[in-house]
Amino acid sequence: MTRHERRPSRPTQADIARLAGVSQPTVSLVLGGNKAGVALSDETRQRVLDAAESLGYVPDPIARRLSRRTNNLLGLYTFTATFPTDVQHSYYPFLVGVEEEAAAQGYDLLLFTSSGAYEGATDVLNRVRLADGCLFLGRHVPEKAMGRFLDDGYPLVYIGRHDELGERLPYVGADYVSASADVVRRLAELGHRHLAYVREKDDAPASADREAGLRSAVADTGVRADVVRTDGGDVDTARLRSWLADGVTAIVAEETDTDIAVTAVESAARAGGLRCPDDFSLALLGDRVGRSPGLPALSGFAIPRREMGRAAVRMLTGLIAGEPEARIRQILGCHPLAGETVGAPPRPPEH
Amino acid sequence: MTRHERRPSRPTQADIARLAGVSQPTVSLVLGGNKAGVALSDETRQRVLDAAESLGYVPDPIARRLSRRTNNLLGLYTFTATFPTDVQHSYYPFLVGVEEEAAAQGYDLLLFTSSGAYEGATDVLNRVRLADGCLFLGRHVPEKAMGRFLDDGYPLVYIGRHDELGERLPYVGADYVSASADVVRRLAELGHRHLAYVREKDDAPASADREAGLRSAVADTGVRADVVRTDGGDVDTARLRSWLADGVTAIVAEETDTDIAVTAVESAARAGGLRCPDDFSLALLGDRVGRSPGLPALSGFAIPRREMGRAAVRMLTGLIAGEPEARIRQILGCHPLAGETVGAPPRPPEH
DNA sequence: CTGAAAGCGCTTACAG
DNA sequence: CTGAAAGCGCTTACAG
Repeated sequence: MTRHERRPSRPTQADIARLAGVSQPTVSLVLGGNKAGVALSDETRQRVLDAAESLGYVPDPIARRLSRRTNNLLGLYTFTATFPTDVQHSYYPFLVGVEEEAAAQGYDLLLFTSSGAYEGATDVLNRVRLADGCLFLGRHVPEKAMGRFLDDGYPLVYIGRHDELGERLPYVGADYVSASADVVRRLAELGHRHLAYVREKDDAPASADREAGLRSAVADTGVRADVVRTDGGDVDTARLRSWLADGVTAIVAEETDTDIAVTAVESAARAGGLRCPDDFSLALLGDRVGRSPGLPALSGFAIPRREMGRAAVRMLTGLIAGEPEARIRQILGCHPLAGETVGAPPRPPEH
Repeated sequence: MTRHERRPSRPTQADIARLAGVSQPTVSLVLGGNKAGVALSDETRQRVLDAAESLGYVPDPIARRLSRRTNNLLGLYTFTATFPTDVQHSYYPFLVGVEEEAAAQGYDLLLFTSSGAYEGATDVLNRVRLADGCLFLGRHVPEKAMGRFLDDGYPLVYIGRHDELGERLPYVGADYVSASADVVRRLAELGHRHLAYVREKDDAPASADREAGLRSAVADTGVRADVVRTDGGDVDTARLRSWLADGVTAIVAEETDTDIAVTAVESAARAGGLRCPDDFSLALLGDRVGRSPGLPALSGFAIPRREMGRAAVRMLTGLIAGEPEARIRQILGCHPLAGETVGAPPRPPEH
């Protein structure tokens, strides 16, 4: 006897029970494979199975999940659109890894985005609780909401190193520190003595790690590096030329999901008719996903995004399973990309 | 008093009720916005809201779904991986549109894949019932499962035209028929009189529509078109040369998500040192998402994937809302792509 | 060996 | 104006 008007509805365990002449819990037992090992006559079992078959029974995942308190859903939260319109977006390789590993572990993926949502809305973030656990992808950490998740014991993993919550936040990061230092060392070996480092204005662990690596290599090699923070608009051809006039022979750019820094340098160079590595060397602290047609391959390093995605899923499912929280933070190595934009320093102009 | 061992768990309406000194259903009423317009004292309302706030209450989407029979989740089912490793995959633009419109309508996206799952497993498909409705993306229709969904009144929409279930399957397709006819007409206008049409071996509505368009234009213009079915392996340089020797001046290739046909032709041409449009014209019945670096832009037509994604979401949410099932099938127009691979026919070789 | 009960966390008539 | 009840469709102890 239902109370709502309902669409032609699927058979339930109750229907099967009625048809087989047993109780509904018995149906659940039989169809659940009887994991508890309860004694069941073969005859009853068969009657139930036949009834289920004849009715075309399909278990309702919602009800099952309510009683079992787990739903085999992994959330993926991106603070910008998961599928941005610039097709070559750097999230994609993470998604490849996340999907692969989630499928391998029998989880489905639930996509959440705060894009378009009002700022700081914790309700938006709370939607993720629908999933058994959630992956987060973004340059920053909304500390209040994440703190609450952690307090509640809600399983979550960040993709990207984050120390905003001290040691509490589980993450899978990449070794930007060593990889960035290597880039500078390669430039030093080629003979560059004076670099400009162009980075985004805002701070994030991903920025701090790159700059730390750069600084350590600068200290090791004795090259000079001027750090320039930009929001994109303030790097133009004139500025680029003034750096070169000051003796800068190589420009190192931070890589971020928006790639503001490197894009600004490239535009300024193109506008000024400057070419890499003839006029100056250009290195990226990272890589560009899906090279833009017409642009040369940037020298830099490859971030193991796919493997990071996989590792993050493994960490998350481990947390969900309540495994001993050993490897709660993980850093994967990057590998160098030779590219086409780095070479020996240009000969200084004659005076 | 719970019976299972539980992680530190979130507050429920029962907890709020206890704290506010009201019944649990009253809490539900207050938090649900009291749509029924039940009388409620402001004081009670406020006590409940305060208690919810102080406990950090978040409704359980699963429980809500069980009683409300809806959960603001839209499924997206892909029969291959949603994020294939070849970065430039044609699903991406669909996903952009789907995400945009889903976000605009307040739905989250639930990703399902049958990739890796055993063939024909209906259980795999049944997972989608967790969502309020589901989008399907794929060349083929598993008729039995889809028929059952339709019988049950489960809301679903295919992206791509499909008539495997007669008129029953809701879809958003693209007008491959007209667009394909236009491609042939443009070739005819350039002077081509003999084409080879290279298509996949297996049949699907997307194939049938392209071929229908091709044939209608062939009939109109009086050009000749030889239809060749390929699985990729059987189109090589020798075969390509023999077509040209027979007087074929333009090759038209079917576009599919795997792009077997066009890839085979391109490889054969490259291997034989043949160039387009100098040695022959090459047109695609569709477009290539994210042009492969180094390959020329193919002549063909653009499929409005993003808009198809958006339209499919709108159709699906309409179905979920039980709107009069008027626009249950929708075909969007494509627009021509000039590209670089089509030109006038080469001069016939001297004999 | 099998049935009846309680519970998962909500919503929605229905009494008072 | 508010509370108690029933129900969504399952699972899992617990009695017999």
